Amino acid sequence: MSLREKKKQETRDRIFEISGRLFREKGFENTTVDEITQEAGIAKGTFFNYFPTKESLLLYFRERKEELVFNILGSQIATNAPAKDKIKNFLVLLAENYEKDKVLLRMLFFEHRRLVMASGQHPDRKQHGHGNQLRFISILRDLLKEGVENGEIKERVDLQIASETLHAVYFHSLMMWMHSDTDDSFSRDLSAKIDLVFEGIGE
Amino acid sequence: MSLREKKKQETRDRIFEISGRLFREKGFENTTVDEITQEAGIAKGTFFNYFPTKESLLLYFRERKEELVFNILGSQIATNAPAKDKIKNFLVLLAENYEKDKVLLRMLFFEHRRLVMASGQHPDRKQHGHGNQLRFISILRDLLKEGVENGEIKERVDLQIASETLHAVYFHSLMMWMHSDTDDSFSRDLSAKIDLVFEGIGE
DNA sequence: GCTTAAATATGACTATGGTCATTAATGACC
DNA sequence: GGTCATTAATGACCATAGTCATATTTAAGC
Repeated sequence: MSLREKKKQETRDRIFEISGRLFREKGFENTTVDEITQEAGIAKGTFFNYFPTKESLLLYFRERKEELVFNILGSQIATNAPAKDKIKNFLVLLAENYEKDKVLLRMLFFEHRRLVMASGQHPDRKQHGHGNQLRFISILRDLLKEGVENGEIKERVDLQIASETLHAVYFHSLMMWMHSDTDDSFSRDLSAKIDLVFEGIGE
Repeated sequence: MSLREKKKQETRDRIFEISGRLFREKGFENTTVDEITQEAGIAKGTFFNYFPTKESLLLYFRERKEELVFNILGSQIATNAPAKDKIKNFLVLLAENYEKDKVLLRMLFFEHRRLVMASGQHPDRKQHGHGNQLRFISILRDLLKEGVENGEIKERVDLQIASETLHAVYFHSLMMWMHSDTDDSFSRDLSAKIDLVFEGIGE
């Protein structure tokens, strides 16, 4: 890595680190770009060489977070457990990972909208935000397919619909948890709902 | 209604109408408050006497929309149909109502988050945004309870969990539909997922 | 119909996210 | 180790959401 690249990475990390701290301390809205650049010892314009908007910092935070999750993921999926357990483990793993950083996650959730909109303009950025959800759904579908092959899951179930339903349950639990002010875990709530999707509610 | 109140209502309606048109024409971000007030023939400050932020216009739009929906709702729920049909009708009704105004709904969806945050500061505004979701869930729970009494739904099902799961499915379908650029209806997608929740996927 | 307090409207002003033409640093090449 | 094209840093500048002290309008009491 050249001096140039090294410095660049350092600056990016520096901005990221400092803004993360400030966001946690004072909230997203109450932290100004001027403040961030001042603490980082760079000019304001430099900030925007690294991140196109203030909000994109949150996206970057999420990318980093999801990178971590996908890395842990491999080991979980490779086991020999029943499909249902794997699915539960998968979703609960995601849940737990988010539970670790509720403050920043909330900001991400409540602010990421403009990014989605903005990236909608740029074709090559369209994946961001929604793209990883599709990735999650795709993993769920693979796990469900295993379940069908193992005879754990009805053959006639439409796997796309089913995986989306599971993702819906996951996402909804996450949302409810973020809106709540209590420090309750949402893994348990999620777990109950997954059971329900497996068993069905009809008599 | 006094002259004062009448004028006030007129101004509020005028702002609302004009901004709705502009948002649809040019998008939310590309419409400035200056433009709105200019077209409405009022001073900039006046705008903020009626709506605390530009984004709160979207909240107001939603309140109006949901008022409508809740009004239609009563008739649907009072019928003698099976609980499952009622639930489907309820959610599909919501879905169809939103389908009518995808453009503004998308803006609402992508912009409303900050409102939730902002209103989180003010205790008496905390309900906005999240509150109606709880209302939806509550209606679903009542319908499910009927279903249990009619023997359509397993007795041992936790109604809170079940109603939240149905709401999750509804919300998720809505989200996927909003992210998609196609003009597909999401009522059908939703319908399939409700069936799935009733039947369960486990063998 | 005058007076006056309360409600409402106003627009100059502020704060802040984001732009861009200019300047400085880097490293490939000779 | 000097030259120069490429890349990155800079900060004055702009656009726009939102504020607030002041001016205007309303309507109640007399």
